[in-house]
Amino acid sequence: MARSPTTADAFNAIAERRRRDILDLLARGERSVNQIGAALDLAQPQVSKHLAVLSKVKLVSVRKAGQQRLYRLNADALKPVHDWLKTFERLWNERLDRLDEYLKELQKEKPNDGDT
Amino acid sequence: MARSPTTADAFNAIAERRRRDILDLLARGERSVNQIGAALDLAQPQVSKHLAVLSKVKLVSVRKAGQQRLYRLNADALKPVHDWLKTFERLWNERLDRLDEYLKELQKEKPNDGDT
DNA sequence: TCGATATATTCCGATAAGGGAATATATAGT
DNA sequence: ACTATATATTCCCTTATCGGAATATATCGA
Repeated sequence: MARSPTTADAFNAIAERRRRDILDLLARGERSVNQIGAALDLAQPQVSKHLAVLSKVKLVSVRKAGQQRLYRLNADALKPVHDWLKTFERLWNERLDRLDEYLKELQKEKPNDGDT
Repeated sequence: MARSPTTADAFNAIAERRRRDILDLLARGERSVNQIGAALDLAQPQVSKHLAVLSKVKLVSVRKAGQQRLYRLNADALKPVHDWLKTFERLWNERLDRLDEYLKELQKEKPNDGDT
């Protein structure tokens, strides 16, 4: 077996920096292929190819407007990735939580000491 | 150029399903290589190789314990991925927000109508 | 229908992944 | 030093990437 195709799922699709850049850009509204290329300094064929990958995993949708194709972000397709990461949130919050509790302990020892 | 190496960053490293499985497992505590293999039904060399990738991007750390190597999750290395996804959160909350406002509108029109 | 613009597809070359099998290294116990 | 166990590394194979260049397709306007 080889590496999973980039079109296998959102995890593989967003591994590529350029594709994340495209998604970042589309988060601000729909764009044509050439607009994307101009904004990100990418050649047109590469943009089309990246968009094809993003399309296959439903991260973007297309709309015809004359000779242009306007691509739009479909953020829902990122949710599985976000959901997976959420299970780790507590791990990097624990430190902050401990700091929080520590501060609360200080509060108990020295109540109403706000401005001194 | 070819596809970015899996060791380039966390984004590329977590694209592989097995490696996400390993991280899920390590979220519950440190494990030896063979424990991981047993839990996930993976051959030992593949486990070592996946762990090597995860090590290079700092997603795990190792600790010697006799002949064993105990691997531990380093969740901090997932933060960049999580931070990137956070910028999209509002996009999939907007629908819910609109639903929320719609429900509040209903509340105004028909106050205290809870059980009918 | 023809020319121009916008986008998609194809072919190429270089790179590397991931599994399997075999082998190398490390550490413990005797 | 020798054996057994745990882990790492290497080799081979198939597959797929990504960029670049060239080409194909689509749509508009005259």
